[in-house]
Amino acid sequence: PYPSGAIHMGHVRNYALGDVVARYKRARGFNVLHPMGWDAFGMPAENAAMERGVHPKGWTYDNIATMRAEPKRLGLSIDWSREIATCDPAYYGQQQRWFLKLLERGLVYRKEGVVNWDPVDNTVLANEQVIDGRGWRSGAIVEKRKLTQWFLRITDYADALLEGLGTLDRWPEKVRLMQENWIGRSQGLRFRFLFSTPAPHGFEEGLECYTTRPDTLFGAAFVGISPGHPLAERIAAADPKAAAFIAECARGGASEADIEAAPKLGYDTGLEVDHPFIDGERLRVWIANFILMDYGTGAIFGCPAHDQRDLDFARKYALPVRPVVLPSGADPDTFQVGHEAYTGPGKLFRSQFLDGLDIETAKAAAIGRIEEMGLGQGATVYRLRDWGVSRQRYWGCPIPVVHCQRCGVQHVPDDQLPVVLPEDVSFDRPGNPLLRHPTWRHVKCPSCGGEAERETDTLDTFVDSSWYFARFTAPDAAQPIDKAAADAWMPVDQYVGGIEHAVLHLLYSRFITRALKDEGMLSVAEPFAGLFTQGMVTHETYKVMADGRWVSPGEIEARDGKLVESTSGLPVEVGGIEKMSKSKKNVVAPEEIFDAYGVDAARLFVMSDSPPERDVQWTTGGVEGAWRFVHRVWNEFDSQPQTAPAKVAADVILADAGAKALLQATHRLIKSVTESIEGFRFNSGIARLYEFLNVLKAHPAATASPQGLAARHQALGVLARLIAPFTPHLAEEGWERIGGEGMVVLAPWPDYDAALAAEDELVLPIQVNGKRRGEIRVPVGSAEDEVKAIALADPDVQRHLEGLTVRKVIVVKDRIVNIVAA
RNA sequence: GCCCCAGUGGCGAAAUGGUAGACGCGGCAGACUCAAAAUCUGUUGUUCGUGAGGACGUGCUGGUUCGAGUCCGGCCUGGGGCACCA
Repeated sequence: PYPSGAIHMGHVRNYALGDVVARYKRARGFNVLHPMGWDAFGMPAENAAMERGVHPKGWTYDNIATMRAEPKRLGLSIDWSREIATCDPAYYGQQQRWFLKLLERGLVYRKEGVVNWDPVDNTVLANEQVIDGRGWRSGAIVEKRKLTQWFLRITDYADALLEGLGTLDRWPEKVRLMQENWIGRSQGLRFRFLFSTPAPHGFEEGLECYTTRPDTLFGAAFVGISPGHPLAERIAAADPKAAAFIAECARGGASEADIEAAPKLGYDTGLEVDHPFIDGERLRVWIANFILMDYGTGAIFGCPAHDQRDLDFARKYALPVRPVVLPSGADPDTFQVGHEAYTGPGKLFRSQFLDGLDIETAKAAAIGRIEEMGLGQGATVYRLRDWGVSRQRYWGCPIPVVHCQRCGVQHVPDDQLPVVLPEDVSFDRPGNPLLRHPTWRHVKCPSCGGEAERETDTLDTFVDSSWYFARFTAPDAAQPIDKAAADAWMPVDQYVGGIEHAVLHLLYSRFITRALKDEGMLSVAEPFAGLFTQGMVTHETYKVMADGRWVSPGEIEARDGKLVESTSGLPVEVGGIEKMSKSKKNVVAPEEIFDAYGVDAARLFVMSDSPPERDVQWTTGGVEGAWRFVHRVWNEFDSQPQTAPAKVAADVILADAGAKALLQATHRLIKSVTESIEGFRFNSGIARLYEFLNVLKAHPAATASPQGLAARHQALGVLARLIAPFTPHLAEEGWERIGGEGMVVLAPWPDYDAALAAEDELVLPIQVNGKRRGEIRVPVGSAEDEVKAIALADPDVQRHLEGLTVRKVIVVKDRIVNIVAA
C-alpha cells in the first residue's frame, strides 16, 4: 500500500482475500511467501511537506509506523522479516543499480519531446497516467509541454508483452484484453509518395505514410499530414497562412468532448504527390487537424469511401469519394457512399490488379507491389509509447547520472551508489527542491573529474513498484536481486489487486521483469502467474437535502422513520452506492469497525456478501450478520463439554444415525469449502459454513450419546480448520477450546472421506413435459428401470398423466426424471 | 464510434444444460421480558384458492433441447475499457 497514514476498507478486503489464499495454501503444506511493503515515494508526502511544514521522510515513516499496526491487528499472516519501503536507500539504491544496467543496454534514453504536464503536481506524467485528459492523481487537466525527459524503451518489448499475454491463463480475460488494446498492434504498409511538384527540402525521397488499408489505395483522394509533421513546419516557415492554421490546431481543447466535437479542418499546401499505381494521377497534400504526429508516420493517404474521418474531410473540402470495395450483392455501377464510410467486407473493384480480390488478399497484393517498386514495405505499428519516467519532484528515486559539459551523460560509478536524497531541502516554493539545493547537485564528473551536475529528475514511482516482488525474495541482498532466491520463489503465484492497474503497474511490471530477465537478473519472463482483480468496497451516500452537503454514515440517524442529520435534524436523502471516498463522505473507518465488531467479523463480511471480483456494498446489517455468525460459532464450541469425549470407534459412530448424518454433513462441508477456496468463490464457501452451523445447531441428538459427542467433536475440529482462513482468531480460540493439538494455523487442511461426503439417498424431482410434478426418494445409483417404475407409479405424477400417453421417459441418473407425454 | 462485461425476490446474492431463489440482510409472527433491546424459533418470489393444489416467474424477443437463468441469434438497459491510432 501507499503509506497515506490510514488503511481503508478496500485494503481490508484486498488483504483479507490474499490472506485466505496464504493460510489455505500453508495448511495444504505449501511454502508461502506472503510479504508486505510500502510504496512510499510520491506526491502526497511532498504535499504534506508544503501544507504542514513536515519533512516528507518523517511524514512517510510516521505513517508507515501507524499503518503497520493495522495488518497486524487484522491477523494477516505476513512475514514481517521481509518488510521493505521503497523510500529506503537500501531499496532505491538497488533500483539505481539495475537502472544503470538498463541504461547500458540501451533501454533507457533521454530525448526532447512533447510530454504530459500536470500543472497541479508540477510534474510530467506518462501516457498511462493520463486518464480522460487529466492527471491520474491530481485530476488536473494535463497540458502539453516540450521537455527533455528520460524514457524507458517499453516499445522494444511491445511484441513480447503482447505475445506473453497468451501465456497468462490465470489472468482475467478483461485485463489481458485491456493490455492488448493498450499495446495496440496493427499490421499495415509503410511507404513513400514521390512528389510530383518540386520536393521540399529534406523530402527529396518522398513523403512517408502508414496505412492499415493498402487495399484501398485506388480510392485515395488526398494525402494528409499532421500539423506537427516536419513537412508542415517547413511549409509554415515560408507560408504565414499555413503557420496560422497550425497554431489554430494547437489551440483546440484537450478534453475528449472538445476533440469529438472538433470539425475536420485542413489546409491545402498546394503540393502534390504521384499516385503509386495510377500513371499521371496526382494527390494533393493537406495539413489536417485530425492526424496525429505520434502514431505511424504522422502522414496518411485519405480514402474517403472507406474511412469515416477521411469522408468527413472530403465532404467538407469537396474531394472525390470513390468506393473501391464492393459489398456482396451491391451493384458496381450504382454503389455509392453517402454520409457513412463503408468499412465492411467485400471485393475490390475499380482497382486494376486488385479487382475481384477480397480485402485481405488485396492488402497483401498491394503491399507486394509497393515492395517491388521499392517504395516501402509491410510494417507493424504499435499504439504503445515509450514510458516517460522523469519526474521533477523531490520525493522519488534519484536518477543516478551526472551531466558533464565535456563528457555528456555519465553513470554514477557503482561504488558511489546509492545516490541518496539530501534531507535538508525546503518546500516553501513550488518546483523541484533538488534543483534549488545549494550543494547536492554539484559534483565532479566521474570521467574527467571536472565540474558537473547531478540529474535532478527523480523516477516515476511506478518504477519502484515494478520489481518489488523480486526484491521480496531476498530483501537484504547486496545486489538488486538474489537470483537463487528469485528462482526459488518467482513467479508470484497469486497476485490480488484492483483493476485500476491493468495498464499501469501490471504492464510496467511485466516490462521490467522481461528487461531484467534479458539482463540475466531474473529467470522468469512474467512476474505474476495468477492475477485476481477484486472488486471495491462501496457504501450508500447521504446528502442533506437543504444544502446538498454530503454527510457521513456516522452523522445521520433515523427519526420518525426518516433519515436526518443528527446535529441539525435536517432531512437527508440517500444517494447512489459508490466507492468509499472522502469526498462523498461515505467512508467507514476500519478501526471503528474492528473496535465494534472485531476483526474477524470485518474480514468475514467483506468476503461473504459478494463474489470477490465484484464490488461489495458495506452495510451495517451485513457486518452485524457476520458478527452474529462469529458469536454463534463460538457458542457451538463453548457448549461442547470441557472434557474431551471418550474415544469411540468409527464404526460405532456410524451406527448412530444422528452422528452419521453430522459426519456426512461435515465431510460434504470440507469438499465444498475446499472447492470454493480453490475457485476463488469465497462467498459461496462462507455460505456453506453458515449452512453447516445451522446443521450443527439442529442436531440435539448429537450430544445425547458418546457417539454423538464424538461426532460433534470431530465436526468442530473440522469447522475450526475450515474457518481459519476467514476468521483466524475465532478459529484459534475454538480449536483451543476443544483441545486441538497446537495451533490451528499450523494444523493441516482436513481431507474429506469421499464415501461419507456422498449421499445415500436422493430426492429426485419428476417432471411431466418439463414441469415439476412430484418427487421420489431413491437410493443413490438406482438403476434407470427401477427409477422409471417408481416415478410412473407416483400418485402425483399419475394425476398429471391422466388422459395422456407416455411417449418417452428420460432418466438422468441421480438427477431428474422427465416424462414426455401427449 | 469500436471492444468487453453484467441484467435473477424488498436488498446483497446462489444455482457441472436437470427441483430457480441456497446463505445473509430486511420484513412478518411467536417465545423470553413488567416493557424494550439483544437472543432464540417459525415464516417470507408474485398471484388464484379456506385448503389440498394450481398458474406465472431469472431484462425483451426468437431458436436449439425431453428440459434453458445457463447454449445460439436479434434487441433493450446499466457498467467498464479504448478512442480523430489511418
